[in-house]
Amino acid sequence: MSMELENVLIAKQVNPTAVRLLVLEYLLKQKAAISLSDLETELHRADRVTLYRTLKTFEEKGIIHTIKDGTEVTKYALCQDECNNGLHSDMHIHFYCTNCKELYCLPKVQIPKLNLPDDFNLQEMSLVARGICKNCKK
Amino acid sequence: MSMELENVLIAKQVNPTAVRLLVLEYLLKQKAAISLSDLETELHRADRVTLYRTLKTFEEKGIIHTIKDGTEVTKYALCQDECNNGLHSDMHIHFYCTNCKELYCLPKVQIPKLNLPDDFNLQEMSLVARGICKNCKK
DNA sequence: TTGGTGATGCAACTCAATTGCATTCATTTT
DNA sequence: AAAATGAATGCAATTGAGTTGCATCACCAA
Ligand SMILES: [Mn+2]
Ligand SMILES: [Mn+2]
Ligand SMILES: [Zn+2]
Ligand SMILES: [Zn+2]
Repeated sequence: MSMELENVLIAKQVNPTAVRLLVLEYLLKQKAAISLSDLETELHRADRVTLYRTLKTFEEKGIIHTIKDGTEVTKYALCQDECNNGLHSDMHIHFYCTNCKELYCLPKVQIPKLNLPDDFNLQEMSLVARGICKNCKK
Repeated sequence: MSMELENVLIAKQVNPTAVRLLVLEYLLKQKAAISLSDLETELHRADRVTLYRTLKTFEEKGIIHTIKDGTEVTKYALCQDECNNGLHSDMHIHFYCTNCKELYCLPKVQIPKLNLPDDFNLQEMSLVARGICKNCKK
């Protein structure tokens, strides 16, 4: 449990408990978004509900964001920019690989403009691209 | 149960039973996508599972498409173009109104181009816009 | 040391989606 | 007309993710 990790949580106004540090550490290692089940498998010592509430807290405090990718399970990934207290400013698209079933955040891909009819008031959008990821393509 | 409806089903190779005709009739009346619960409420005589399987059949035969809009329930709407046997060619975006909670198909809105890195092989994308619909805006 | 607050664990519940199986219905075959 | 066949339907039950309630535990302050 490094000091680094603790400071991340403290900066986000989250009490750095043992479970939370482990969850954060795991999240930092990931290249793709994770599910609650993933977390459960990794941290088998902690209770499922505790992990669930940890994710909820992280999300509320702007540490992670949730992604509904069209599969049956919700995914979670670390936020890129500065998100705080439920205000998520890290809008970006996601890529779901139909081969390895992994979901990747693509913060560098420009979010496309939408030409909606004038009578629709756009507030936000979620874009999930599907296909083959770079790892599976080779 | 008009002849028209029957022919729609027959053209899609679906046996035009009473329940199926009622489901199709209901779908045709809708301006927004529906859920299984909606259908259950409307056709209270038919069993939930029958309605569920009807939707599945319709989807397989290219009569409707399913939409996961990020809410907890799956939505269904009639296909626009010619879709057949699970091959859905009616790619379009969807608009979820945060006020009336309705989900609208927007087949006329151009699907934006994505500038993915070369090492990602894009096959399809799902885009759900969220905001206020034209009915709620007035 | 004690009191209080937040974190955790365990049990139970909700709800959409799904499956198994028996029954009914429609159509064809004998 | 009766029997057989396969599809469609209804009912019961299960799955699995997500969620809530409540008791207990850990930690810090008074
Ligand atoms: Mn992301
Ligand atoms: Mn649609
Ligand atoms: Zn992949
Ligand atoms: Zn609306």
